[in-house]
Amino acid sequence: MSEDLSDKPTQKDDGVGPRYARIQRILEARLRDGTYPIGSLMPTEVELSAEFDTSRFTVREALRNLTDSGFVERRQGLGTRVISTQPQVHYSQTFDSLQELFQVAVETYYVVLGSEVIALDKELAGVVGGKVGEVWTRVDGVRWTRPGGRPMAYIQSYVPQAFAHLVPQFQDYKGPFFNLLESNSVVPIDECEQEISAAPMPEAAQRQLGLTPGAIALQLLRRYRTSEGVLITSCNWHPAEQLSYKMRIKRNRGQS
Amino acid sequence: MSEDLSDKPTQKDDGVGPRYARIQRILEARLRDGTYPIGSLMPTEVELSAEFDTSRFTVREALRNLTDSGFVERRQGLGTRVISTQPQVHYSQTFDSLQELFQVAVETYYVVLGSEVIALDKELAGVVGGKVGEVWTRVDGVRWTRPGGRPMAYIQSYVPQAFAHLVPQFQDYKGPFFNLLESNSVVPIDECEQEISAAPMPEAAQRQLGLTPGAIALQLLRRYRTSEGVLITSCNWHPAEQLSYKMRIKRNRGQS
DNA sequence: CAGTGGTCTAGACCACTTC
DNA sequence: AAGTGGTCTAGACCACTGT
Repeated sequence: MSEDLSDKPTQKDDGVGPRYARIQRILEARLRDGTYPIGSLMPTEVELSAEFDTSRFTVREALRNLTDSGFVERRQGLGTRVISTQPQVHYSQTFDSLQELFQVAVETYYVVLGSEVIALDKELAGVVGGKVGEVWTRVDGVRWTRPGGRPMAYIQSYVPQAFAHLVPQFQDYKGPFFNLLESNSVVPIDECEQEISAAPMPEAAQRQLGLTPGAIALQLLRRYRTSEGVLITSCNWHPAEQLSYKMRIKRNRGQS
Repeated sequence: MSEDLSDKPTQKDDGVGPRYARIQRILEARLRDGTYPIGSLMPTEVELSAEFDTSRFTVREALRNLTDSGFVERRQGLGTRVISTQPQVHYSQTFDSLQELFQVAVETYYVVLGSEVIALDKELAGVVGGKVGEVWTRVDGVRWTRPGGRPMAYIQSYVPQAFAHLVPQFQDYKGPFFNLLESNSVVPIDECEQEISAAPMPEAAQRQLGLTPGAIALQLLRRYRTSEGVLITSCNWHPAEQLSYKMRIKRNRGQS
């Protein structure tokens, strides 16, 4: 039942496709039925080569795919460890760039209202992702659809001291500020945390956006992180009627 | 400057790491500087093997990584086509399951307040993702931390007619309803759309959640889709103070 | 130290695309 | 028919992990 593998490759093995694919399917079946339990080590490449009467190359190709599918992880000198017994279905939302994360900031205009150098207290440190006592600069501003147009959001940006010298460029910078900071940073942004909440519109924002008291805000807090720490944190208050945050999460791969 | 490649492998090529990695870096540099323009075909495996005085295997490993990084696409019989000149950095948020998408619904209790069979008008059709005139069932309910505990959210669920027979099971079902429906569906959920917005708490929700007039809600609208259409749409109103939606978006691969 | 996966060679045949 | 990438062999040495 498992011996036409010694036949010529890619011809009529039993199922279809190349040999590594058939071996992969067999191994996946064993993972599912518990032959290789989670946490255990799978047979070595040499053992599998012998079992399937094939070269290490072919076995490696099958194992590479199992790794990509999240079934196993492999470590030099250690072996192939089973980390999942299911095809590791997972869902993801992807953006080609952080700009896409939020569709604003393109063709919009930013007006600085003021800025202030502050020392982080405990609460603020938690909000911006810094440490208590660090010196940051807070920049207040409003983003408009166009000069003299409709105000879109009230924004407070928190910039660590190392990048405070860029704050004067905020006023004229086209595009999101994390871009400005990232292009002046030696390390790239590798993570963005976002917290979305509903809140009453702060009074200052209310005034600047021309809203009536009691207005509701969709609040977006974002921390852009590099390996060195937070690059910039911004908090946007959008009028609730004007903005909703839409996302689509897709299943990736995997059957069942 | 490019001729210590004929030396022994993985020893001291020039930079660091294995040979395929060095070749990969060289090729990436050429992609960036326009030596291989977008849309063109890169040199063939054999040509690259000759240039770098290495085996096809090693070149293939480099090209495989370029493919994974989104630089090129490869077609048998055709060649290696340049599709991007940038490391195709992209960011993604992933969930291992849709449950993780939202951390609620585990160890919580749901109480049905009532349900109603409705025909979709134009507005409702847009909201739930159905067609005008279709018959759906709307189920109103409240989710509690525990029986008699704290109310967490007011929920309206919209279920298409095909699954209306499952509505009586909502009351006792542990876990999110899309799970219940999916396990009674022949096709799996492959997509979830989510819209997050801020809004005044609806009056009915206000009453059920024991809130004062003027309360603010974080509203989450989710449509779970299969290949056959929407499986279930739910709209949750959470008290603004009780919930914020947090997400973390990570850079995937690629340097610079 | 022995054994693992990681890298690599120098061949080979096949499936596919283009001419 | 010629040339491409896809698959595969049977070797080899290396880097890393455990003992």
